[in-house]
Amino acid sequence: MSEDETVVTLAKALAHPARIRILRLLQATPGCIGGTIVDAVGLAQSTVSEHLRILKAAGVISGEIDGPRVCYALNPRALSVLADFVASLKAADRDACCIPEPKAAT
Amino acid sequence: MSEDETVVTLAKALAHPARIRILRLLQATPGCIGGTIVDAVGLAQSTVSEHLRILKAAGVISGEIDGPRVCYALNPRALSVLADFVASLKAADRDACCIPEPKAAT
DNA sequence: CCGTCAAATCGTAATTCAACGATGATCGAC
DNA sequence: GTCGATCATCGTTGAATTACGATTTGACGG
Repeated sequence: MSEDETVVTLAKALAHPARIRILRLLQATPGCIGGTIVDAVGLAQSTVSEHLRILKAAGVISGEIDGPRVCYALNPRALSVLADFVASLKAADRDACCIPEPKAAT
Repeated sequence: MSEDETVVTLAKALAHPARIRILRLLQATPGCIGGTIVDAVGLAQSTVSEHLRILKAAGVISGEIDGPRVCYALNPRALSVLADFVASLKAADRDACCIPEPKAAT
């Protein structure tokens, strides 16, 4: 997968409110949570499972079978490519020709 | 707009190969480019214009009317919220209960 | 004023995504 | 082996995205 494709995949993984909520939940929860996620995001179990699948496919989280339930955890290293891309954009802090000062989008 | 919504909006803006290419193009090009973008991404003019609209709506780029054409430029500050979110995920480098070592996604 | 060039907008078809209920698979307890 | 619990998968529906050509808008030059 090319770097651009990786960026796109990671960005897509973050491009949904439910998935952001899941990530924040995993970040805030010290231990492992299984069906707690379903309760927290307020969507159907199958829908949450699909979101978890997408996050896992992007490599952002990993799932470990732990008895009858599954333990999900953040896999922050996967986000490096996206982080680098964003950082490189920020680094290019511009010698643009026609925008003298930073301003909000039109 | 809540912070999560901002993250989602920014992530959506990055969630398409053509838009990544446009951003890289703006990053690499010192001066201003107008219709050059259309030629570079290989899509129809109206499609590129739509991508530029999405990027502008997310605040990632800004467009300045420059005579007969429009000058686009990166607006890297807009990405701060996304960058911070990603950084916070990476910082939470885990006291998870059941993943002893980082590993690739299943 | 009129033609021209660049960009945005409109209308539309095709693809992808999100959500749900129902079903299937796997594990632990009994 | 059987039951109950937890999660994944399947099939379907509705909404959002993407792409295109065609048209409109706006800015210059003749």
